[in-house]
This record gives sequence, structure tokens and C-alpha cells, in this order.
Amino acid sequence: MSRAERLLDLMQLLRRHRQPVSGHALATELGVSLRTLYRDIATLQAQGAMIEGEPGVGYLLRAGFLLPPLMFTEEEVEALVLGSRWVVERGDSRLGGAARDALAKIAAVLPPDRREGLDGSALLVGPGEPIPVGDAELAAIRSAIRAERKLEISYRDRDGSESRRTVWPFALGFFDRVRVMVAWCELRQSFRHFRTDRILALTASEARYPRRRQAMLKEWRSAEGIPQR
Amino acid sequence: MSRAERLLDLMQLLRRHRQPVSGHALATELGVSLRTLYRDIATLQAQGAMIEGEPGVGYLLRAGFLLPPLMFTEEEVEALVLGSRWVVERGDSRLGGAARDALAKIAAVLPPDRREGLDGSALLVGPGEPIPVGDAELAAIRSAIRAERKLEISYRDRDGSESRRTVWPFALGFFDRVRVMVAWCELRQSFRHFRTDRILALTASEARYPRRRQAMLKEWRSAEGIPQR
DNA sequence: GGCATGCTGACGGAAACTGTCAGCATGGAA
DNA sequence: TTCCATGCTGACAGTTTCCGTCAGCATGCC
Repeated sequence: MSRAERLLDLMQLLRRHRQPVSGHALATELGVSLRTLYRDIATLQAQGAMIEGEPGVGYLLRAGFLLPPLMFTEEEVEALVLGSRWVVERGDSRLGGAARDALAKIAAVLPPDRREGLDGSALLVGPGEPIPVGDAELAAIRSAIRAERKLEISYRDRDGSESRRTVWPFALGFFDRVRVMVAWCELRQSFRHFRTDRILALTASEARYPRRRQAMLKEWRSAEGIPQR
Repeated sequence: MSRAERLLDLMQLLRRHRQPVSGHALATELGVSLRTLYRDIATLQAQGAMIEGEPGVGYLLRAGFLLPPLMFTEEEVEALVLGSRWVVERGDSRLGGAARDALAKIAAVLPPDRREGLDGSALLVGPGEPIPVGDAELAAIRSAIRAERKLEISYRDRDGSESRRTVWPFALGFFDRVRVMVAWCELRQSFRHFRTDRILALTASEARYPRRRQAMLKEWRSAEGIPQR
């Protein structure tokens, strides 16, 4: 049996056992040495499996690796599909792909009768005005926000004057016609909004910024008078 | 990328495409040769995945695969949250509530560390121009579509002339500034679009209409020159 | 301390993987 | 019919990965 097949088997094994299983037992069941089992576990963990190992106890697959069955009402399915269609239509292509993937995963764990609601949903998103972008840039911005890392951008402001700045991005706003990155600007020492279509160049920095993005978001919200939801 | 990882990716890729996909497309997406893709497909099939391949058509993953899908990635959660926020912002209130409920259910199955990404997501939906509505009407339209039931409406068309008609609604389009119900109009004997803000009154009928809404949607799509997705 | 277990590093032979090439099969389109 | 897109299989050789063995450390319980 090839390794790839064995890894799939291992997942099934862990899924079956609700009690902790010793590595030795797993190794035997898979017909493989203990050392190899440890390597397999490590590989699965590297792919995101939340497998917990405790000395003297054994291994246990924690919830959070495989998607359990989900139950949604028809209306909830409609809402998710409509929202995802909007993301596909208006988000960058990576995010659109993610939306499709998410729906596909949901479809896979939905009871069969609800599943058809996914493809056949009657709620459509009309095409909007094409948004000038920056597809790759949007993905870069999102990833910088997620990792709380600085960005260096060349920006042309409303008046046409260009500048180069280092910013701490913490939010991305999707409007009908434009997208706006919200960030702390090191140059101006204040919160600034940057229309993505005015960003001329963008470099992701290795450096993390010193504040938490959640905190900045909250602060920015109150500064702008936006309710905290 | 290791083979094991690639196999999981391949499963998700197949899940995502609900239509047949050519092996060549899959191989390209995975960054691997066509021959290797065939080998991967064979491996998955040997593991019990029901993947159908037809010459001249492509591959299709039948329901009943071997493993439930992996947990959502961060990007997928972002996409779902953004989409739901848009629905809350732009949908009718019932649908917005459903979007919230759906997110809550998703949150319940997320591993704890991922859960905070839900509320704290940095992707925001900008407020759009307020849409004149009809909140209750929208819910009524959606429900009529779902049940494939006729609606009687009073409508004021572009020219300002009013009419009363019975329609068979089968789709609802969300545009930036307006929402449009798509229906078969008994009066005109053709597909018609009705802006929801021009619907003066609306009565849900008990009577079901004689056609399937999926079929009408498909027919309307090709009549309008809209690709079938 | 003894024990069961988890976990890590190193090593060399064995096994699997991969791309290339070559060819066949099938079903729809021209 | 002839084409074409596609699925599918076999063979081969270079490369990569894998795997068992050994050796050792850590943790927590008795």
C-alpha cells in the first residue's frame, strides 16, 4: 500500500476510534512500523489535522479536521449561496474560488434533499460595474491583514500626487464600485483609506506590525462613528 | 507538494466543479502532468471515491465519496463571512437573519482558534445606496419561488402605466441599486422582469404553476444569452 | 525507579513517484 | 466518413521519497 493511501486510511481509523488509540495499535493496524506512524501523524498534522497525542494515553482526532454534517434550513442555504455568488462576482478570484470551495464542502455534508438547493438557487447576483484591479493585489492585501504584516505601497491620491508609504492594513471594504484598504499609515501617523485601484505598486513586507488588527479595527470604527455591529 | 496532499486537493477540486472537468484542466491546476493525474484518479478510485470519467467529456465526482471534506480554510471562512455580510446588508431582513444563523452554525463546528475569524473578519461590506423596498415582499417572492406558486401583482411599468397580472416567479436578481423578479407573465405570455420597487401590491396565490422553475430558469438564461454558469 | 507512551534525529537500502513517449478506445462534431 | 477531444494503459529511467532500525529524550502515572 502506498503512503498516500495509508494516510487516508489513517484518517478513517482515527475517525472511527472515539477513544484515544495508542500509536502502536495504529501502526499495527496499518501494518507499518511505529516510527513510520509517527511520521504519518506529523504529515497529517502538517495538513491541518488536529490530532492530539498525549504521552501515556494515545492519539485522538479532535473535531476540526473533517467537516461534520451540517443542518441548514432552506432559507439559510439560500443566504449562503447568494452571499457566495456575490463573492464570486465581486471578490478577487482567489476569494471567489474559496467561496466555491466552501459551498462545495457544505454541499458534501448536507442532507441530499437540501443539496439541490445549492445549485438551483433562484437568487442571482446581477453583474456590477467592472471593478478596476488589482486581482493579485487584493489577495496580497488580504493575506497581509491576516498575518498582521506591513505593506509598502505606491499610492496616487485623489489629487494625482504619488507617494510611497508603509502601512499597517487591518480591513478591506467592498463597495459597489471600489474597494478600499483601511490601514494605519506610518507616513501620516493616522488611519487612512486607500482605494485599491489607486495603488500603483505593492510589496508585502516580512515585518509584522506591532498592534493587533482587531484593536485597530475597533478604534477605527469608533473614530469613524461606525457601530461595533 | 506531497502526493498525499495533492490527492486531498484533487478531491476538493472535483467537489468544487459540479460539471465534468477534463483531466488536462485538473492536471494543470494541480501543477502536474496528465499521466500523473490519471494515476491519482486511479488511486482515489481504488480508495473508494466514485469518480466517473467519460471520454470526450471529463471527470465527475459522484456523491458518496470516501471522506467528508476537510475543515474550511481561513480563506473559505473569509469568503463565507463576507458573503453573509453582504446578504445582511443588502438582502431582505429574513434572509439577513438566515445568513447570521447559518454563520452561527458554521461557527459551532469550527475549531476554537478559527472561530474568532468569524466575527473579527477584516472584510467589510460598504453600505450601498438604500434600496427602496418591499422587505416583506421580497420574502414573499422568495417563498413563492421556492414553492413554485403563482403570484398576483399590481405593477407600474417604466412608462408609469399600471397593470395587474398573474406571474410565475422563478428567479430574483440582486443588483446594486434594484432587485428584479424574473417570471413568466401570463398576461404577456413571455418572460418578464419586474423591479421590486415598482410592484405596488402582491398577493401570494395557492395555485402552483405548471412548470419547473429550474427548467424556466434554464430557458430564460439561454434566451437572455446568460451562460449556464 | 519502572513503565507506557509520545517524539525526534540519522542513515542507507528499497520502494514509490513522475514525466515522457507511444499507443488504443470512445463518442460526438464536422 | 474523418476528425478531435478526451479517457486510459504500459514501459522506462531518473529522482525523490519512504521506511525500518537504532538510539535517545520527555512526560506522566504507578
